[in-house]
Amino acid sequence: MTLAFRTTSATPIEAPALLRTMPDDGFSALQAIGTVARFARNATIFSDGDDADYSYRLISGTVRLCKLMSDGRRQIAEFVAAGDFFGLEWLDTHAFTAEALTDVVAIRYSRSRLDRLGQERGDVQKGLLTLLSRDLWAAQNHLVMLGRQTAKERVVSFLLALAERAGNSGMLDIPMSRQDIADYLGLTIETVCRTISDLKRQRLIDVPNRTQIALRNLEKLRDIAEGDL
Amino acid sequence: MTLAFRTTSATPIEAPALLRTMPDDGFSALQAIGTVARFARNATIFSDGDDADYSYRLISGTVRLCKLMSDGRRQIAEFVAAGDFFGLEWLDTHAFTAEALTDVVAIRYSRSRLDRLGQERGDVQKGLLTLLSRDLWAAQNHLVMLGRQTAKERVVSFLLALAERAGNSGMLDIPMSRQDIADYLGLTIETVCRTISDLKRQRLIDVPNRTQIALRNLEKLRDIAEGDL
DNA sequence: CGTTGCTTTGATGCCCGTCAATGATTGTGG
DNA sequence: CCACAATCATTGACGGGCATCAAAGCAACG
Repeated sequence: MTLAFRTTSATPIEAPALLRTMPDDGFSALQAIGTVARFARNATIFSDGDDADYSYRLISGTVRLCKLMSDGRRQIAEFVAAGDFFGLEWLDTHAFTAEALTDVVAIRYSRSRLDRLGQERGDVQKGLLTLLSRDLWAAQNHLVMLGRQTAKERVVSFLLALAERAGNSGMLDIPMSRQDIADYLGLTIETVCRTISDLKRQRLIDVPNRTQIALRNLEKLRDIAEGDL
Repeated sequence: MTLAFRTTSATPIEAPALLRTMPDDGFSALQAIGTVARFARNATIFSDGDDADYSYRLISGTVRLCKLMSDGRRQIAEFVAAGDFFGLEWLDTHAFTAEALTDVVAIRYSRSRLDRLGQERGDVQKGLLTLLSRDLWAAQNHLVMLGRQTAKERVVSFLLALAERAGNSGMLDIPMSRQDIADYLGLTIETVCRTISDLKRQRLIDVPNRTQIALRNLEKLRDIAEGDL
């Protein structure tokens, strides 16, 4: 009983929200080996270079995965939402730092038990391959954004991706700070602020407060993200 | 056209490529299901969005993995060297386009046979997880480069990474064009050229011709890559 | 209410992109 | 083998987009 995935996304830039969960068959097998872990806002869940002893699935809250340069420059690779797995790793050490953006509840899986389960159950291991494939797919879109998009395109793409995750509701919750957004987009906080203010001035979005943004003109915003100014 | 692939210890794959190969147990099992495929310089091996029916392991030559935006902007995600796998995919479609940078010989594995083998042999599937983990690890370092490094840091990091792959020999072979390098680094061709010329002027590298660069001062170059100007 | 941390806006400058021209190398046909 | 074209690489001039530096606004907290 293998559950089929539907990938009918026409646009290569956005992730279908459904794709972020584990295939159902593999997932149920995982329940047996996970334990609950809680982290306070701003806690470090694991650090870049740590032994990759545990992987996680996020139940509630938001997590950021980031890398730091020696002089303090920071790049956020991904924001993890409820339902997502993170820290899945088949090398010896974690490739990035995971930090709780809010208070967080997650399920923790030990690497060794995950390995053993994988050896016993091909469907579980295949599910893990699918999860990694998705992460890689996301990272590659992120590369295009950082390498080839303008500041405005990046900010709009980011908002549209959040909307996609949230199920395209008009009002978006923004759990991360402006600095976090800047570090995800490879910009400065000032550029992020100014770009958001521009979009507000053009009536493309509303910003009632720091943690909420409403998209008022999806069509125009999609054009901007694609580069049609 | 499809010849059986057999490998003895006399594979034409160099030692430095070892780090990027499949763990040995899993690798030998793969030999049974691969067939040889050849591609001419500039040929497209598969395209972004194609059904992910095949994965590959590169035997000789170089391949670039890239994504195109609708208006022609291009981002290269990775350069594939001999020994590397590429196009490993557990979603329905390929996430990027693979193009032959030179004439290329590769082993092609059908997705369905790879899947079947994976279900039968846990060690093979685990090897595939390791390969994907490495790709993800590489992509995340690439994100830092594109998001947070200056042009000079990017070019130097790129040269050092090439040196690493080549086993730290003094003289590097540069199989890709300046435009390819620019598209990998998220820069323009002019910036790449100017940066290389600067390094030459500072006696940090020699550039006898377009396809070769010699690193003259690894220590200083490493400092530059880290941001210590 | 004052403090603290985050956000927003303004002024200025520089890195890198754009546009343009020249040089170098490779490939092709006479 | 040379002439010519085509492609790629390099260098220069210039401008813009984004970073940097600085200050003011705003919300949460004791």
